[in-house]
Amino acid sequence: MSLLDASLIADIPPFQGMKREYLVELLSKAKSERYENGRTVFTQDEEAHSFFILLDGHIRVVRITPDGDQVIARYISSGELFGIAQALGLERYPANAVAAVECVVLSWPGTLWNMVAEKYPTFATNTYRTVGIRLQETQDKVVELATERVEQRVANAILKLANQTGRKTEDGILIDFPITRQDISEMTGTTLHTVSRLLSAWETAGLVKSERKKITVTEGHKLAVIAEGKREL
Amino acid sequence: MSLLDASLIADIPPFQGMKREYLVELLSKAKSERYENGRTVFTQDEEAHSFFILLDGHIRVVRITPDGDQVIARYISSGELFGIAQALGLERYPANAVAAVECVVLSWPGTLWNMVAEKYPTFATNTYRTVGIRLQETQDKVVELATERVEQRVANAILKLANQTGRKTEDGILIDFPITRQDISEMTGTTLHTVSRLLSAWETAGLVKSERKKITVTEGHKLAVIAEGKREL
DNA sequence: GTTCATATTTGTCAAAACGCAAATTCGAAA
DNA sequence: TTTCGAATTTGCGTTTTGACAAATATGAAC
Repeated sequence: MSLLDASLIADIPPFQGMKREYLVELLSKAKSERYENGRTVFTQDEEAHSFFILLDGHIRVVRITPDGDQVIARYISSGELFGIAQALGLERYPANAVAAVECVVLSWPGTLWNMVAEKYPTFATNTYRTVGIRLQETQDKVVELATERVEQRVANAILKLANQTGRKTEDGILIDFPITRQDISEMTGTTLHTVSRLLSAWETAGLVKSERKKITVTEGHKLAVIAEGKREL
Repeated sequence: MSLLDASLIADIPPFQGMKREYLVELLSKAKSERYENGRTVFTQDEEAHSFFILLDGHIRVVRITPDGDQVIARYISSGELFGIAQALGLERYPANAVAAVECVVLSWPGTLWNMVAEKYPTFATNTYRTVGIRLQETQDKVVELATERVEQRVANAILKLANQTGRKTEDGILIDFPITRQDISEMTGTTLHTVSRLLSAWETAGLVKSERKKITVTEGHKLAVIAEGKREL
C-alpha cells in the first residue's frame, strides 16, 4: 500500500465538506492500485467485495446481455465513485468495470460501508447524491433511446464525452482516451457500421476529425444541432 | 387526516424490520390522501416537497421531453415508495406522477427526510435498497432499448405488467388498471400503431385478449418466447 | 521492415418500424 | 337513446437502420 495524503482526495466531490481529520482516517483504510488499460476492476454478477473511487484515468462500465451483446452504461472520470453496490444493498456488481486507459483506483472493503456511512454522514450524503444524479442520467438515456434517432444519439454521446473528458488541442476537443466505433455503438444502441458512416459524413462536413480510436470535435455547436434533431444545418 | 393504524404499513417492504413503536411514530407524521384516476401527485421539475408511499392503486411515472414526447418510466404498485427525491439529494422531481386508477397515497414532508433517515435507519436502508433495485431496472431498460426489437420490448412490457399487477381471471391474467396502446408505446419506445398491430396479431394467435384499455395475457409462455427474441413459436 | 490482428470504411440489400391517412369502434356523458 | 370524443384498427408508402460482405487502413509486435 502506497502513501496516501489527504490532499489527494480533499478536493474531489465525494469528499466535499468532510473534516481533514476524517479524510485521513478514511484514507488509512483505503487501498490504492494501478490498473493498466484493459484490466478489469470488477465483473458483472461477481460478489461486491469493495467500493471504489477513481483517482486518475477513465473506467468503462459495461453490461453484458445473456446473448453476448455489450452495452456501455457509462464512463467514469477521475474523482468519481463507482462500484458502490453496498450503498444500495446490492450483493453483486451489476456490470463490468474495465480500465479504458491507465488508471489509479482507490478502494475500500465493502464490509466497511455501513461503518463509513455512519461515521462520515457527509460522505454518505454525497454518495447518495451521486446515485441520484446517475439514476437521472440513466433515465435520460432511456428517454433518448425511446425517442431519438441514431444520428442524434451518436452526436449526443460524442458531445458528452467531449465535455466530460475532452482535452483541448489545436484541432478542437479531443476525447481523452482511446475509443472505437464499436464502443460508441455500444453506448448508443446501434452498430459500428452506422457509427462509422456517421463519423465519415461528419468528417467530410468538417464537424469532427477522427483517426483510429481517436475522435476530435471541431464544430461542437453543429454537432449539437444534429443532436437536437435537426436534419441539416 | 384520517386514522392511520400501524398495521396499515407494517407488512409492506419499506417498513420491514421496523419496531412497531417507530411505525406508529412515523405514521403520526404522515398524511393520507385519495387520488382519483388521472389526478397528478407531483409534476416534473416541481420542487420536491414530499416523499410518498402508495397504499393502494397504481401510479404512472412519466417523463416529458422538451419536444413533448412522453416516456413512461415505471408503474408504481401498492406498497412501493415513490417521489423520494430527498433521499437522493434532488431538489426537484424528475418526472410526473399520475394516478392510473383510484389511489391512496401516504406522504411525508420532504423536510422530514433527514430526521427520518437518522432516526429510523432501517427505513433508510430499505429505501436505498429500493433505489438500488430501480437503478438496476432502469439500466435493464437501457439495455433492452439498445439491443432488442420493438416486438420483444412490447411483449416484455406486457409480461412485466401482468406479473407485477396482474389479476387472475377466467381468461388469463388481466392487467389491473386501464392501459392504452399509447401507454404501452410510451413504455417501449415505439408508436401506438405498432403496438396495436402487435396486439392484433397476438390476439389472432391466441396469446392475449384485449379490449379498449384492457389487456389479458392468456398464453404467457408464448409471449415470453417472443420476448426472448424468437420470431415464431 | 514485415507481419498480423484489429479497426475502419464502404457498398448493396433487406427488414423493421414509422408516418400519414382514414375508417371504425367504443363508452361515457348529455 | 343519442352524441361525441377518445381509442383502436388497418392500409400504404417511405425512411431508417441493420445485416452481410468485402476491401482497406493502421499500428503494435516481432
